[in-house]
Amino acid sequence: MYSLILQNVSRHIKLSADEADYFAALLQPKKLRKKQVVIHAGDDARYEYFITKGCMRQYYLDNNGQEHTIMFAPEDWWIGDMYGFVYSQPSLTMVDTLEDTEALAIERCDYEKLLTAVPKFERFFRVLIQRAFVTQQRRIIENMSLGAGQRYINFTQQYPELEQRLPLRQIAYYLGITPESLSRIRAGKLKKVE
Amino acid sequence: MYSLILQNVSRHIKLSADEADYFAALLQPKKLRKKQVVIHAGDDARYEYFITKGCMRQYYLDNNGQEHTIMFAPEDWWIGDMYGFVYSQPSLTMVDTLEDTEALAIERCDYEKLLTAVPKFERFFRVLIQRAFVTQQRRIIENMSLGAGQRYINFTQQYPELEQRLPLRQIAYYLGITPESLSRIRAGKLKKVE
DNA sequence: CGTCTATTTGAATGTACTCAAAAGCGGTGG
DNA sequence: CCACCGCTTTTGAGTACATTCAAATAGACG
Repeated sequence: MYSLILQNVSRHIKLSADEADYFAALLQPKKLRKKQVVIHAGDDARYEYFITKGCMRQYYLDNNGQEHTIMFAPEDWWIGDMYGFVYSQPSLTMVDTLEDTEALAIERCDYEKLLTAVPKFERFFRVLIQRAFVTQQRRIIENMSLGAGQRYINFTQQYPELEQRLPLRQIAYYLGITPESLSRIRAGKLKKVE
Repeated sequence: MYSLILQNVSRHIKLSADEADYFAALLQPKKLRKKQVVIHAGDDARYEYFITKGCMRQYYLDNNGQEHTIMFAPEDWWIGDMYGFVYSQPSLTMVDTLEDTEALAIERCDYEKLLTAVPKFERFFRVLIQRAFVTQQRRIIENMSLGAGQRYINFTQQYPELEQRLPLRQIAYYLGITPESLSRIRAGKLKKVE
């Protein structure tokens, strides 16, 4: 149950057995069905989720009812509404499951306790967020400098497993295009412009 | 010289006089002329910069020679190529000045020393990057869900000072549109679509 | 002033979107 | 095992937002 996350943590910081136990005790195992919404826009997003099985996504629902996927989280990733979690504000985005999923949830107050009790976790989360920041930045660059076709190709190369695993419509929402456009791109009916 | 950054740090963590001195000693003051490039794509981006006066920007130069601005950094902000800095890889982006600028630079090895010597800084940078992450995420959402006109309006509301201070072409590069399009938007000749 | 750069304007073009409908796929129940 | 239902993907036609390229105008700086 906890082996995946402890292994993940140990890649960055070394924990004593006591510290590992303390950490694990703060994690709440959750079993979720496919399509289950765990954070609704407007909710207090008190939890961040570490996925041990399945896949979740964070998305924004715009005024036209369209979904825009911010990130996918398969096994070994964290997900949540960072804005709401960090600022204790109502969430702006939604988080749901794309498959039956098992996750370990940490509550905001426990996260804060953890950082105080075991300051090594400051480093762990700093490194984690730094990496996520860099990944996001590259996405912004790609969105601005590449056409939809090239973005799709890059996606398939960067996340070949997700390409197989997820419905195409979800990938379209991530790429910032409509499912119709992605379909045409795949059929080679839209030029794959550099 | 150091008062701005120490004040900034003190909003998140409390430093002893010794710690503050140690920190300040690792910062290298830089005086930069307008349009000076401090990080070139391909460089080892060994420094992160804290701006005390003036304004810098990070941008990506694509294969067509077009500039895409990733972020602006006026006074009291950090900037650099986080990817290159964190991973010790050649930078993918460029950083230059938009005005005559004064900055405090920290070198990668000193950053690492600092985190080891004064672990409180792990917390400081975690919080900093968390906030930057959230800001970036909101930008991704806006880019996907709003038209160029509305993104421009939001920019003027969120950064009224930058709107005044920067050339319009720079704002266009940040919004992900051409200067021509921004000009038309401002003239009301492109619909400001929701 | 004169030069260089930034901004504006115009005309034609293109990428991706919208709306609508058809086809494909998967699961469920008869 | 096949038929039907619901959901995803594909296809088509027309449209819209923003781009490109070119030229004119305006602003800033020496």
